[in-house]
Amino acid sequence: MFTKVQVSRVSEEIIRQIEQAIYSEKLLPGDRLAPERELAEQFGVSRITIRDALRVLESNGLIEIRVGANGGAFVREPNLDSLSSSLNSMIKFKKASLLELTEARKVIETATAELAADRASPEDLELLEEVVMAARKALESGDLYYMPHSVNFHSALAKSAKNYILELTVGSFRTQFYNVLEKLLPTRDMAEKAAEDHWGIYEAVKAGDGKLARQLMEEHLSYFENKVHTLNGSSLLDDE
Amino acid sequence: MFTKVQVSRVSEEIIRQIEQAIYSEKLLPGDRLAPERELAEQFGVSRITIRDALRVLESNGLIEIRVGANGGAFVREPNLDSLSSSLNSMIKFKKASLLELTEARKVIETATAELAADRASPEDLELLEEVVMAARKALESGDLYYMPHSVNFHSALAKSAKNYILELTVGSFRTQFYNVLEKLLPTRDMAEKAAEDHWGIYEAVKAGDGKLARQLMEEHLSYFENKVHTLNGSSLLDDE
DNA sequence: TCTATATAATGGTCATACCATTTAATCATT
DNA sequence: AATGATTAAATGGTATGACCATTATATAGA
Repeated sequence: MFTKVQVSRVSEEIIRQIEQAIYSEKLLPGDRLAPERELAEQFGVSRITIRDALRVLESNGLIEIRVGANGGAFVREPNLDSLSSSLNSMIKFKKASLLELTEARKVIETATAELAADRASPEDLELLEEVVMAARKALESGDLYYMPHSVNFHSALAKSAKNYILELTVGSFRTQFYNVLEKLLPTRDMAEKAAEDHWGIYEAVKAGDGKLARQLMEEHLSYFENKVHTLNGSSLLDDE
Repeated sequence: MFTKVQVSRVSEEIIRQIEQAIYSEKLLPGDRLAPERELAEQFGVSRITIRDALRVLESNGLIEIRVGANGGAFVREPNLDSLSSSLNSMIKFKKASLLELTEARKVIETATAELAADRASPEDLELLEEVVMAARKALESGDLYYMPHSVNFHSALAKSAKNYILELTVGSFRTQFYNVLEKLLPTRDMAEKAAEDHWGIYEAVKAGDGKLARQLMEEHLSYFENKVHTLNGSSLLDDE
């Protein structure tokens, strides 16, 4: 019936105003806010209150604080930090398993693969090809550290699907996933298998064959799902 | 080669310790941390530093701070707040559209519907039936405010799919979605259509027919997607 | 020209004080 | 005895002022 009336903290109003300035692009990424002492004066509050606000904005990934001369609070590029860290937090809190994460990834990435086949622009395809080729070349020259190439491929694919929300979501899933998987050095086989899969998916996307792209992605991720399965992965997320 | 060594802030170490205590369940939801002044003494730092840490933990949804006698920092139940707020933030930051959100929902919820058909326990089915029945009854008695029932249904369904990560994700999508949709009072037709759809999905899940559940969910969400489409919804998310 | 040093800007932390809010206990009134 | 008002105590919120630590830049010296 009635909505709660509550603005007990001055710092909240300051957070609101700075957020607003960022969202409305009055403050752009890279811009520097005034030093704390000046902000305090401008807002007519103490430095403490300003610092409270900056702390929250920093924790939400909106600004970055640097110390020293010419330091201060800088508006960040849009980033996944807060999204992945809150996902990470939820996972630890409720002890979700790596298997759930893999399954979730499969759900979203099979969909993005299909969408990408419909929507990828010529530039997207170009980027995808570049990524896939680079990965191949690296493999041939004996580089076994395949993970960055994998990240690149899946990111480029998500981007091609033209749905920023799915891109964000799967991006933060993937971050979690790799954090864990980093402990399992990829063997040559795994890397080669991944490179082949990626190539196939790329070709399906290029051909505009959504169903095939979906199916290949499904197989690709299932392969790694099985790898995870053999590790009985449920406790892998409780690292530290 | 070497990993960055960096703990320039004392408050970060305090955050780490308190997080750790929560994740390891040494601190349980509802527990109260010592008053700021005592924590300061225990950690051997000033109150400011403690407050910095508490500010961040609060912003991450791990604790809740209440003022007054018997106030203090209380460990919260696991919650979606930080996840949805960072999603919300990203959406505003990059101005993602409501259509993207709807599409993302469709991707995940069609999958959860299918999974639910495989995995729903008898208790899950009972809850689903209860929810669907309650919604019907409310409609018959002329209650047009259908949204809470819809939330209940989709939540119960997500829970039945036994993948906490998907449940979280779609939960925070839905929050966003309803925030926007609340401005469009649901007409009688929309409510009745939704109630029928939900019933059908429930029956498919109960019958264990995953493909059917997926298809019905697809149709259900597409219907609302079209409604959104007619509103040319792209700017609806820039509310405040 | 290059390197070391001093200087200034700026966030991080501290100590102390007081205010505002909330709970609980006490007291007064009926 | 019950209820309402008053007071007291606990606790977070904010303010001041100070000093420390880090960093970039300017200055001085080799």
